[in-house]
Amino acid sequence: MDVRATIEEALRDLGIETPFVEIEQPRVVEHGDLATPVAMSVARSLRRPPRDIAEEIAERLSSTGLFERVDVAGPGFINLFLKRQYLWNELLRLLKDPAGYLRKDIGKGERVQVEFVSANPTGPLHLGHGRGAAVGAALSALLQRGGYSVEREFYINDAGRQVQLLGESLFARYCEALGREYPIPEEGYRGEYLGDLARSLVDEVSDRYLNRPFQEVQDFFVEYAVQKMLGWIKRDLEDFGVTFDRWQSEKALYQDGTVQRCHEELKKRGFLYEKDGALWFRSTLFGDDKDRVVIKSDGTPTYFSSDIAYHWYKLQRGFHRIINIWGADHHGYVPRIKAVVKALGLPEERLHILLVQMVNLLKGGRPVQMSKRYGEFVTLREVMEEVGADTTKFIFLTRRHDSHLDFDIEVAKASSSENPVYYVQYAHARINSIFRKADQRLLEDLKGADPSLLEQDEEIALLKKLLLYPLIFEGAVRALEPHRITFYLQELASLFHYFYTKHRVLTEDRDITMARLLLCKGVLIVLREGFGILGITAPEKM
RNA sequence: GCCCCCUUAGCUCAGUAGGAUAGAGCACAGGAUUCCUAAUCCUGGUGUCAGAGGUUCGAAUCCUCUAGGGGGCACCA
Repeated sequence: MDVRATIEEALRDLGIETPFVEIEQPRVVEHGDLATPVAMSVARSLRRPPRDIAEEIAERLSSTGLFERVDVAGPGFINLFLKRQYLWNELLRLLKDPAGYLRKDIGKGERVQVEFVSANPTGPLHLGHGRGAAVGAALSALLQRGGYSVEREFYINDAGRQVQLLGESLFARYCEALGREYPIPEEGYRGEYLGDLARSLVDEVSDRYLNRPFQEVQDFFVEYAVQKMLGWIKRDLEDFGVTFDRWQSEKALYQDGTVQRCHEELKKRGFLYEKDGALWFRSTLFGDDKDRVVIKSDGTPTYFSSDIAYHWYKLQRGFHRIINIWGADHHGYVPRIKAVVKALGLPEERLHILLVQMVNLLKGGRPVQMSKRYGEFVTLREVMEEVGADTTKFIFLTRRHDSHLDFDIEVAKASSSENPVYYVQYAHARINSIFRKADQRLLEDLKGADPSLLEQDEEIALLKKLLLYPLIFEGAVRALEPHRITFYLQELASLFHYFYTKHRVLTEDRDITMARLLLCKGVLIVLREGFGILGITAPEKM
């Protein structure tokens, strides 16, 4: 029986309407296992004293049989003390059907697309991309468990000026490798990785492209460079443990006419106009602070041009919601994309843009200067190899996505043995160790265990935390905040470690042993569920 | 100049949809293991929630202003 559902039912019976019943975990034990301020929030609209309402709700809740005690306290809090029998029953429910207990069909199969990373294929991924990758993957996993049908997509910016510059930069390096002078373009890419790539290109094609003007060979160089970069990006992400369902090419949106069709749609709606030889989108009608150019006066499209089409296309594909995870340096872009959605006659709630804040890379307290242009930056791969993928992800997922983040490589490495991620994983390893040592016949016979033997304070505390998972989970899904799972897992691990040092699981007493194995099994299941969301491994030994 | 984000313990960060006495990790000091993994546990304490007003029964949370930090302001991507 779900506590929230119980309260909602009680409210319905009393004819009280409220959009949301807040349930919190009180800090003080005297305030119960759970508490709700709902009486106070409805007091104003009901024009009644909150305590009166609270009393009424409390009385109704007392009769449900879930609670040992229901108190009304302070200005109108309702404090709930759960019956032990309820806790024990819940543990059995969890073990009987873990997925049913831990996941909830909030989305009802609604289709959601999460687009993330989408790094330009002009170089290796850096640490900021890693943060986007960790957050996007965790959010996707979270929503999936929340009953949404999720598709993960990477948008490839393989059209436009940046990849042109990339191609020409590679050409320059190629010439350099063969002794011909050709300058790297002013705003080109100077990273050493292109030098390496050029040398391997020489091995492949020798001097076939050497004595020709760049214009003639540019298609080859752009294509070659983009494919190689994309290959690196895919490999980096794969090694980081992040996968995508779909890779959407920008170039393809031009080639298959999507961009064209979208422009026609906007034109039909009257939101495009010509001025100074360029084609403009009237985004100011929808809250942007100026209109934006779609086709430049020289006839070439802006980046925005395909981006409009991309968002249109995404929504056309039948997603009820699309979520973009962007670096915070793109925040200025938000109003114009929202304008696009509105202009196309779609409700803006269908587009969520999550801004992931910048990552400050430090080394022993000192900032590491990064410049993409000169190719001086620390790559995700370097960090992954030095610090480890699990640790890196965990650090990213113990912060809100919109908080600035200091990532100190030295700290992440140095503290690796007492790193929070190991703390949580260690709980998992310990339980596995117990299971290895345990009499296998007991493990197979856990259905016969009696959870009501779990009466020690540490057992009850652990049990309560365990059963809190669905509440945390729902909150995380609603708020699109996977980091809540991370914090919860640390708290759960902490209570487990405390329990572990206080009590032996494997004892002489067969019944106690089985009850405790049952509890451990529950913790194991919840830890794994959480690890699955965060995308970290669940080691059986450490 | 305009816009967005951030400011909570020495450091890094949480603080759940406005709720009760603001939390964790790290760092520092001391202690715990005959027995399932000591990557563990226990005990120590600190806050002008950047500042000032306002809304509210109630504000770290909402509004306004100020200060500091970061980011963005193109017919660039």
